[in-house]
Amino acid sequence: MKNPEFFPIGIGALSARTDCKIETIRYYERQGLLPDPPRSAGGHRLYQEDHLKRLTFIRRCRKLGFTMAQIRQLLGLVDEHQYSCQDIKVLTMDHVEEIREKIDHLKRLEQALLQMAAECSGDSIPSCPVIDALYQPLEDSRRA
Amino acid sequence: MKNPEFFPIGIGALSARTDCKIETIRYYERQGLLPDPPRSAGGHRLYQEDHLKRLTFIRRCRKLGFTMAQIRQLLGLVDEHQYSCQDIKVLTMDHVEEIREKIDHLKRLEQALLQMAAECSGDSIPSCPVIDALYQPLEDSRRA
DNA sequence: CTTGCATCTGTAGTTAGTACAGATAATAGA
DNA sequence: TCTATTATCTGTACTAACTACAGATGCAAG
Repeated sequence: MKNPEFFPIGIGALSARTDCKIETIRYYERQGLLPDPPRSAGGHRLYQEDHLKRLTFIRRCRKLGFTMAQIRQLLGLVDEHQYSCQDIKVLTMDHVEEIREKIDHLKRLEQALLQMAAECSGDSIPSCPVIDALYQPLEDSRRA
Repeated sequence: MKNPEFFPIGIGALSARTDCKIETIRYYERQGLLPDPPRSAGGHRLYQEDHLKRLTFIRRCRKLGFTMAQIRQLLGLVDEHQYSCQDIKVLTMDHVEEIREKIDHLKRLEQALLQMAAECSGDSIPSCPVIDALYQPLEDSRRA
């Protein structure tokens, strides 16, 4: 058994602890989000606790919907030790604004689809107002 | 001048009438969503009104957030003249459900970010509770 | 020492397009 | 008719954020 499992750890163990596929870890390394770790004599990657923490940070940001470019920016601030609460708050609220725009967009799509479906009888006749609506030209799609 | 512009039309005219880039039209053709049109002696594509209608349909579906796979399915039903209002309604409401799930997900992200930002003083001190939160392990991110 | 799992590199696929390069086609003007 | 300017052609590579695979090694247990 290997319970608390001590450092350094291999890429498989890092993967298991971060809910991040092995290929994804190597991908982050190629993209420069994770530093190149030291290697064993045979070339296997050996990670320390710092790598675990950094990868945890990256995964958490991804789960919150930050793009890799945004994460790069956050990590850049952290790495330089030049960040202030103000900087981080700005980036965070920018991201909140993006999310709100996506929500608005999706709500409008939902309404358009519901309106079309509402005209649908649900019968088995070989015709459908939804299809007719979809064939209408694009220009005035929010005329109704 | 070319006002009502008669068929057949070239790919540029089709592009202008459908808000769809020329490359995208060729892409749809490669993907089998649009049939291969007849060609001029020199190999230029010549489109009829049917193509215009079909591309309009595709673009409208895309704007409503249908994936190309879903559009392929819709077009398949239409092409076979085998569709019923029932079929279309099911596909439409499936898509509505997907959209609702996306909205829910985004709302949860928004709340998580707002909670983190709320702890942020916005001062210029070189530290930030958001960063601290991002470094926390993943397991219980919705414990709060 | 051998078996078997872990890891290595490098490449290609995913979605829905966009962006070229370099070569022809079509058309309008002189 | 010749030429200059568009328009279009094919084919390839790029985007984001991974995922999947092939084929070759490393490493650890029995």
